[in-house]
Amino acid sequence: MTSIKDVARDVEMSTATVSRALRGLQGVSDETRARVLESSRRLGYVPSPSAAGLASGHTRTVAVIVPRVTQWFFAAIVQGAEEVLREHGYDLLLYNLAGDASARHRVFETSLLTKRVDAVLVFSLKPSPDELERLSHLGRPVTIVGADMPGWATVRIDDHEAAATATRHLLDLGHERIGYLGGATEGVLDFTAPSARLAGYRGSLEQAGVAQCPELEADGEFTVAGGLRASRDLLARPDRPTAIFAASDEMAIGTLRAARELGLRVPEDVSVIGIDDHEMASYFDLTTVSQPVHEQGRVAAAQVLAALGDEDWRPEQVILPTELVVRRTTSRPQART
Amino acid sequence: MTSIKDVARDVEMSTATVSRALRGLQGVSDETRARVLESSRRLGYVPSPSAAGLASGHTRTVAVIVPRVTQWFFAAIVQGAEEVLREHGYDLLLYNLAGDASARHRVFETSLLTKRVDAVLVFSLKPSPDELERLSHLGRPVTIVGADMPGWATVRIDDHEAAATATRHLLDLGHERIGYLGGATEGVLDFTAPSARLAGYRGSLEQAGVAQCPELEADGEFTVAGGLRASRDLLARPDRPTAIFAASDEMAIGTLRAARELGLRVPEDVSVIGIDDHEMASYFDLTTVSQPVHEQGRVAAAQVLAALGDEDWRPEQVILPTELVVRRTTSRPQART
DNA sequence: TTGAAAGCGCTAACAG
DNA sequence: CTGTTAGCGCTTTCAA
Repeated sequence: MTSIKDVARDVEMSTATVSRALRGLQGVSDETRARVLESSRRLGYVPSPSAAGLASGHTRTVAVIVPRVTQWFFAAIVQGAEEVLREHGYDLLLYNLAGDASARHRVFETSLLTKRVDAVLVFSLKPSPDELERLSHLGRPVTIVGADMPGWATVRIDDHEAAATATRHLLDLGHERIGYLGGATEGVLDFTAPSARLAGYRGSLEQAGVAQCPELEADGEFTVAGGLRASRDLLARPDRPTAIFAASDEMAIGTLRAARELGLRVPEDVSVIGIDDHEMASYFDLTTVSQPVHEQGRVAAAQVLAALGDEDWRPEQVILPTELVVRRTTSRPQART
Repeated sequence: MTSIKDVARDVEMSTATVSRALRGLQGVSDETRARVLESSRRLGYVPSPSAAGLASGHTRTVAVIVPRVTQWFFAAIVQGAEEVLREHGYDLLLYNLAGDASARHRVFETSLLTKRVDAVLVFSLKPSPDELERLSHLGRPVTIVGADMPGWATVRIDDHEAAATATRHLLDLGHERIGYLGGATEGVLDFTAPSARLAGYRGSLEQAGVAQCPELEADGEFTVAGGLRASRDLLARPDRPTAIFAASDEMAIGTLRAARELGLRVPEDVSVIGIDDHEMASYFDLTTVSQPVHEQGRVAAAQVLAALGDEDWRPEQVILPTELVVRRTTSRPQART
């Protein structure tokens, strides 16, 4: 394995100069730099990240902690982040919790990240006070995506407003019995979105003077299967809702499925709206409130990179816009036959 | 930042002993180990991976190269691999090519991986001869998932057989005009599956004595959008096929959509079958040939870990089983009205 | 613009 | 069972 010494010997210079030349530092003559570059290419020299990291204190690696890569939403954020990181020569260390509490514990509590990464990106997880404590002890830039955490650098949408938009869309169409599919507001994979969306839903009903029915709020676990399960119950009720607002497109897709199983037509018998604009949403003709998923990953990555390059960088809270996308799963309620 | 020296000083032992105790090596008295453990916990000591890597030559990190994490199929493989790696204390470095040729070039050609990882997992990409050359120069275990690469450690399904199973299912139902949706058999995101599946399709037709129609073979790019596009053409033909076999579920989902747009009923007017058993497949009632996606990731990770622990480990070719899953998008062809 | 020297924090022989 | 001694391959002062 060829090392920096081999290159130094080859160009008859010190390793210090070779190092400087290779990293593009100034104070190296053009001629020397050219010779170093040529030599290291010829010798097939590749610097050792371990050695560089040990000596410099930077690993040029960023940790990305994500609830579950198999969900399109999270994967899309990761992809956005990966692009930006790669463009800047940073590597991405993926920690996929996959609903495993012990995995979560290991990543956060055992300080797995210490001395290992230059920055941390936390996606769609609401760190516990304890975990936040650990994160801040890292002394490294941290950006949290999808959660509202005052004092921390965050990137998210206005979840309350997104939910309100969806609910208002249904209200405007004339619906009054509107079911809600959300998820646990506490737990291993918690983030602040579920509670904010629930509040947005309730708030809109209230503002419209529509009675709130606790029995129309169900837990869809933010998955297709969960949405299917919860919708079956909701739609099998004698006083079933004329519309369902699912706080995520995956749950909405579950709802579409439940409706079909029960022989209900969408949107004639029941309107369905989601949030996200999932990649599959258009194939289901799903009306939804879109959010810039990929972009959130990009912005988050850009944020920690900026922090890395700027001593007195202050945490920023970035809120990205959402937009109502009307497709064909929502319409005016039909008179019940 | 507390280092191993601090712990050594605290327990009044050498750093070597502390290192041994912490790594669980034998030849350390129980009492010493206990004291070291207690001390490092109390002092909040966390070893530096850079230093350990530099000294030992192992980074306890594995690179995972994937075409596109946002596709469920790839994300599921990654998740499988991540689980196994994490269980063994390895970190996962994610390289998401996302159709970007320059990204691919950088990862493979510029020896990004050298000195950075202990092993490499390549998912659903067929490395070029040049890339294989680089990979073997790494001198590290490499496992390739989803491609048939003699001489290399691989994990995959029998793509030819999976395609044949799907085609035979349609033939058995009585279909004779069977469209095929595949993808480029060369290109940035190539792997060997597309050609093997196409061959499986053609072979089955031939064996059944059914005429092959080149005009019924289309490129669906292995995506929903591509499948939709290609199916629109196929299904708009006056002599449209009575069934379509899509070489991936995502393309099959695109086909379902195209059928709906054209006012064709599935399966009455056109039968549709895919391959994968995508997480969404059951919600579309899609008949498919399932493959153990998650498991392929697990096996691949287990394979490189085994290689890492065994000097004279030989590359193995693992082939995982597939199974026909009949749902409701396939049936006997109807007499054309 | 370049070099010498001193680590970074750990592991790996080799002794004892 | 434990310690000593060398590094691993870079980066970073400090000089020149």
